[in-house]
Amino acid sequence: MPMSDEHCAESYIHEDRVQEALPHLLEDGTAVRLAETFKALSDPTRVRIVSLLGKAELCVCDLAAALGMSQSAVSHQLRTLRDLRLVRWRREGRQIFYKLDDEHVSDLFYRGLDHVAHG
Amino acid sequence: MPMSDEHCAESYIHEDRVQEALPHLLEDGTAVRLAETFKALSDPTRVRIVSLLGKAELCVCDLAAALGMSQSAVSHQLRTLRDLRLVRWRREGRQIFYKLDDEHVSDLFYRGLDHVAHG
DNA sequence: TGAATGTATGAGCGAATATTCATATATTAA
DNA sequence: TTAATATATGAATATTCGCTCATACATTCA
Repeated sequence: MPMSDEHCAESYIHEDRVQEALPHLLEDGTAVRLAETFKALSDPTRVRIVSLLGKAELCVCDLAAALGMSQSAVSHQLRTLRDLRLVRWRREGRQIFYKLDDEHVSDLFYRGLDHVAHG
Repeated sequence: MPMSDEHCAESYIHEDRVQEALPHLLEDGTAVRLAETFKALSDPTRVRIVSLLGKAELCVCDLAAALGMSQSAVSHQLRTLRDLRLVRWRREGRQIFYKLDDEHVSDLFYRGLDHVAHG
C-alpha cells in the first residue's frame, strides 16, 4: 500500500521498517479511548486521588481534607474519574464512597510510578 | 495529625480509613512527575506514534507518512515524548530515528490497551 | 559554495482543562 | 416541614494543548 505524499521524497523512506510497524498502528477509535484512559491519570490531583483510593474506600469529604483541596474541586475530578470508569462509588446515607474500579487501574498506576522512580 | 478544616464537620469523617490511606498519598513532586508521564500518553496522536515506535525504529518522515500527518505536527509531538524521556533518538545523516526509550514505556502502553480492551 | 532534503521550532489560534464561586440536589435530623 | 450536611454541577476564568504556517537549522550532494 504505497502512501506517498508531501512528507517524504519517496513513498516511504524506509519501506521495510514501516511495513513492519504499520500493522500495529492503532485504529482511530482505539487510540482515542486509550488516550482518554491515560488522560484520566494525567493530572496531579487525580493521581493523588488514585493513590489514596487504591488503599482505602473514602468519601469526598475525606479526600478533600486529605488533599487540602476544596470539596468542589475534588468532586469535579471524581466526575472525570467516574466518567472514565476508573472509580466506583456507592451511597451510604448522605455520603458517597469512592474506590478504584479494578486492579487494571492500580496496575497502570504502579507501572507509571515505576517509570518515574527507576526511569 | 489532625487536619481539620472547612471540608468536613469533624476533623475527618472516617479517621481510620484516612489514616490507612494517608501514608500512600503521593508527594507533590512525585504526583506531578507521574501525571506528566501519563500526560505524555494522553493524546491520540502520541499514542499512535508509540504504537509504531514499539515495533520499529522510524524516522520522522516515516511517521508522518504512516500517520497521514504533517512533519511539523509529528515533530512537535515527538518533542513532547522526548522531553519526558519516552523515546530515544539517533541521527543518521539528515534523518533522525526514534524508538521507545525502554520497556517501561511499552509496558505502560500495553497495560493501558488491556484496560481499554477488557475493561 | 549553493541547492535540496530532513528535522526542529516559534508564533498564533481555536479547543480543552482545572480551579473557584455560587447554587442545586439529595439525605438525615429536628 | 425546616435546617443542616454531603455531594454535584453550571458558569466564568486563566492556563495549557495540538495543530498550522512560516522559517530556521543541519546534513548531504552537485
